[in-house]
Amino acid sequence: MTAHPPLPHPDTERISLSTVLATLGDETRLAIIGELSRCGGLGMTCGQFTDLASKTSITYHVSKLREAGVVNVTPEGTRRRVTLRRDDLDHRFPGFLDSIIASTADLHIDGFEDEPNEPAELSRRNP
Amino acid sequence: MTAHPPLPHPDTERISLSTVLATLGDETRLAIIGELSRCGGLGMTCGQFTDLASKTSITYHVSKLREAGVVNVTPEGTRRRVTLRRDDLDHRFPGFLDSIIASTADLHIDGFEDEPNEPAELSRRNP
DNA sequence: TCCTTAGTTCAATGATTGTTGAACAAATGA
DNA sequence: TCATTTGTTCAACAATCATTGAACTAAGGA
Repeated sequence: MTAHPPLPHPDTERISLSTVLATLGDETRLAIIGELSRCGGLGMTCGQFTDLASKTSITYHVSKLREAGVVNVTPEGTRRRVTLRRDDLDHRFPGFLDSIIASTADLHIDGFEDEPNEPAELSRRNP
Repeated sequence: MTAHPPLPHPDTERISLSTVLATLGDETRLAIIGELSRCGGLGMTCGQFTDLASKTSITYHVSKLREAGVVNVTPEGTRRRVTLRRDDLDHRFPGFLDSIIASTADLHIDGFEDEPNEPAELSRRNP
């Protein structure tokens, strides 16, 4: 069954540049976008970001990204599948996302260590 | 005499993406960048932004833009010449500034009216 | 059924933000 | 010299932000 109550996302045409900029002007959220850009088309779950911040903080930041129109969040069981809204952002602000991602390639968050993870195996169902 | 004490600007290599994003994630500052991008190569003075916010606020926002490495500010008499750091930003984050400017073309600030201006004659010395 | 996994909600907290107005400084022009 | 123009500094303030920990829900698996 894939019929979960959807979370609210802004329509493409309502995505605001200054809101997107303000949202990405945060190291943690920029790092989330970086990981998403390198994860393949399947997206990631919130749990895969816990190397960047605490579980509660990730909930907060992913909400911000969703409300700004940067990511799509889809409930799947107890998880949330998070994907970049690539096409929508490209349509609205051509070239913007690519330039961000290119400049983000070598960024990382240091100093956070919590709930240690095996190194981010992508799209695997269960440990 | 053109020997005024220079204001502090970050070196090109120290310009941080997340700081630039956070700085541009503000409607007023984004509007300043928009005006600068359309003003020709000579830059603008702070006084020419007073259609966007109060004098004190402009001082604050222009400082933010300077500290982030987005603009260059040069004292000229009682004025400050503000220019975009185009080359530096292009070198550091290729394609980024252009995408912002393109998406900013039709933006404007509404609702602010103060010290009404003649419509932005560029590079004129005195009324 | 019970336990685990995955994520959310909530209140509290400290930090940062953007705006205002009054007072100020410096360069210019008359 | 004196007044004007241009912009800065400062303290105050409200608003927003990011983080924390405890308690919670919901879906799956054993």
